[in-house]
Amino acid sequence: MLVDIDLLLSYDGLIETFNTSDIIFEEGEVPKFYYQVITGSVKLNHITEDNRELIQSILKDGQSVCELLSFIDKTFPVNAIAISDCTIIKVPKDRFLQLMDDHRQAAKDVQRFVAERLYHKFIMMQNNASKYSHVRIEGMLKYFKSFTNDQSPYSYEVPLTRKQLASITGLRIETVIRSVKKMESEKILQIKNRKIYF
DNA sequence: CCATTAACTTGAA
DNA sequence: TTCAAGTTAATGG
Repeated sequence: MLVDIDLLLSYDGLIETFNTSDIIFEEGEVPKFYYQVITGSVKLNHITEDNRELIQSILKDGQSVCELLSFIDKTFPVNAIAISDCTIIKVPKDRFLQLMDDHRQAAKDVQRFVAERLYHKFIMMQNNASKYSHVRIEGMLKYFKSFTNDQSPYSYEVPLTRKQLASITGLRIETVIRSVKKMESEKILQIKNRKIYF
């Protein structure tokens, strides 16, 4: 957990549950809370002019969702949508800021998490600027795998559908399918029952 | 269980 | 990359 749940609760935290595909907040809304995932996963997305989905990131157990907006007064730049059943705790912005003032360690943890996300944003940007689809895909797989302990080859079952992978890398779904197959033949990853192991 | 939808796959421009 | 079409998996009754 990024910030301890009991601590969040003691600052007026509210626990809410969502079902798959429920909207947690929408692009353009004014943020009023700090959000942290307790269980489940959440995607942050944006729909482009030509009606395609761009997934900005996926957050799971213990991570905060768009926490940066607790620190500035801007509207949400993305939608947050549950991609599994999940429980989320939210804390009013002003109470959260008070918590940050009162608890040095929690503030450090959040600061670190923000920094980490920003760092990965740089890397993902650079990957996704590549004209080679396999570079984009492998970059994304590395990013997701980096959060797990077991770093041995093929040990990571990729929790993304081909469609989601396409929406994150900005590639077409057919391109993802063909590229992933090529990567399998090059032993970069394995496929079992349609699932990708990296 | 069946019907419907979403995801995946392939072949062909 | 797009389109069309077919297969398979997941979801909702």
